[in-house]
Amino acid sequence: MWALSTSGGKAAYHHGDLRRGLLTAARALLHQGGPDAVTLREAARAAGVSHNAPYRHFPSRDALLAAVATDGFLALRARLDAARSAAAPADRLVAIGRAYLGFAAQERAAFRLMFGSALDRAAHADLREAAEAAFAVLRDTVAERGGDAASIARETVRAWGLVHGLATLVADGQITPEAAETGLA
Amino acid sequence: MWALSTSGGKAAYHHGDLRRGLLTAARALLHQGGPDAVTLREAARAAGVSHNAPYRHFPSRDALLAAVATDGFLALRARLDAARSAAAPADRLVAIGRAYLGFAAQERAAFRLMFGSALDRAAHADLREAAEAAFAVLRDTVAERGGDAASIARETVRAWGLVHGLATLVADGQITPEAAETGLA
DNA sequence: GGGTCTATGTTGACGCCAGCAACATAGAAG
DNA sequence: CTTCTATGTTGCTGGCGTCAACATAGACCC
Repeated sequence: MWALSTSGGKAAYHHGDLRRGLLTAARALLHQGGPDAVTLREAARAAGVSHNAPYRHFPSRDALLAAVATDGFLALRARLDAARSAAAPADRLVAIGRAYLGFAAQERAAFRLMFGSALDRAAHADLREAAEAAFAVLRDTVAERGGDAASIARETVRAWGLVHGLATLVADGQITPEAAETGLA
Repeated sequence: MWALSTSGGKAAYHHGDLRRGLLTAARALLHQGGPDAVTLREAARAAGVSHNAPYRHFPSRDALLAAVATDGFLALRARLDAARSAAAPADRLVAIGRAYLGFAAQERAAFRLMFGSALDRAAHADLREAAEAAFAVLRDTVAERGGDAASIARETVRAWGLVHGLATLVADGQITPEAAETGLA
């Protein structure tokens, strides 16, 4: 489990930190029953507050889901960065791919939320930024391998497409993580 | 638009062919507002029947969505087959990839339903079969290029991962169809 | 310390949805 | 002409997201 987003410093009014509690509950619900199971009322129940308390922290159910997805992208970016730093330059791309696949396999529900259609990415700036930051790790790694701009763009699309496709297939349970790894190199 | 599934031959009782009408309405709703907008009641309204009439043709909302997705896989398979037949053996894999991307770009909402998490594929045998039939086109095309079993498996995963990843990114609006095509070859 | 103000949480309502049950009817089957 | 079945309708229950009105805890100012 990951929990990276700040609570905004607005802690301990009545509940303690309801925002964080709701996020934790939402992650648990997502994990168990997918995006449809993430319900403001259920999250409120899990946090021990009334069915309308969540609106003091999230303007809508969509915003709660977006916050969970944003946390997911922050966690993904951290993983990719760590994998990149730990590998020798020549192995970095494969290391990032492995980390991406690992995230998809271990955080299936979150991965599907992050990249699925349950969310309108255009409506949540934070989410867009977090996603872009994660993608930047991949793009920069491809770029540092050199080449002209066109070939960099092409290789970025290829690498992203391949790793994202394999990760999606893993997250959807259509191939095993092991099968996906054989497709990486 | 596609509409491949049979109406089961049970036409023209009261409404004419409510099953087909509901499927058409569901596709339209899916196209406009995504999976969440596909509602049994709204589809019933569009077909001009009462809110419970759909239950005579689909046991649940999920079953309606699954039927739409199944039609989508039938249409996808038809496209892949057509592309494969029209191309010289050496070009077949790329032709299939292009057809796959074309489907994702033109039927974004259907594509996201088919591969997204809104549906439990395990619960709908028809859907699983239709999906498998579409996948078989790709697998067979890779296999006919030759090689030992291990390399065929590897190349199938790679080709599937790449084309599916690119198609997903296109369907989600994260890259343009043109950018995806450059990543194919 | 006492008054006021704001952030936070509660209660209650509305309209929408999925799904169940009971009823109605059109046309087939005999 | 009767009967039976497939199809469609009406009415209900419980859950959901969201709005509006109200309550209160603690911060902030005097």
